Amino acid sequence: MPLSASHLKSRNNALNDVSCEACINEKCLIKSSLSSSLDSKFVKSKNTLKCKKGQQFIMEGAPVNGLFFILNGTVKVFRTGINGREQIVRFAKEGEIIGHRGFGTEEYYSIGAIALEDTVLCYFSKEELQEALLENPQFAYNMMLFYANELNRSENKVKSISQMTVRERVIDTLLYLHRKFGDLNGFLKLPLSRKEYADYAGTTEEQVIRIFSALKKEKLISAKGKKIAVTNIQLLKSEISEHHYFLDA
DNA sequence: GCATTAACTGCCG
DNA sequence: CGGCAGTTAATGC
Repeated sequence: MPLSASHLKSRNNALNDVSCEACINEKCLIKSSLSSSLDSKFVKSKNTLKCKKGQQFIMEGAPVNGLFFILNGTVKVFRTGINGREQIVRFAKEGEIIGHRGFGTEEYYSIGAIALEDTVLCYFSKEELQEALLENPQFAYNMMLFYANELNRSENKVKSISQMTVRERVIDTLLYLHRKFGDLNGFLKLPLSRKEYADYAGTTEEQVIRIFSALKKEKLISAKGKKIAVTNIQLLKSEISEHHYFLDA
């Protein structure tokens, strides 16, 4: 049966840009910083693009032309290490900014980004963004706060990788995901493979599996495939907070 | 049904 | 703790 009707279904690509005025995402930096001037030419110049699950929209080494804001969906940001191993830098959800480190001086992305589920991105070019930042101090200030937070998080990450044991890093990862994405009837909302846990915690898939098994035996978590449930958050927290009070945000 | 992928386990360096 | 091999379970064509 050649040329089935299913080919016609791909029409919703044309569903065009969601305007900032109509956008329901109140956590967006643009939306909250530019509420007075949402009709500016800057806001009108944005492009909306849809990414399917698993699609990579930033390639390591590609030239930086602009900056992405997540309208909805989740994304992983990673960097490829020496022997091809992936280091996940962070997970990002709606309202967050992707590719900001390359903004300004950097010419090429040092990170890659892949959608973990179907995701809608708002894209602004560097030039438009620069103009908007110079014109709107509130926007510039909010961006600065964002950068400061990112730096803080990044410094904590260095500490965790260099000083915590693998078990502590895996637990830290579980708590981070729980804090950031929450749970749905007991299970973490964001489903990840064991490898992705490993790439974030800075270890290997096998170690994550071993630690998960141990945690299951200790009744601290339970797992059904990719669905992970943290059954005893307090105990997990106390295990890492013994020596690491102010971790991660 | 069969083939591919992911989750696990054991062993060794 | 990381890497490899081998088994089992889940998923897709």
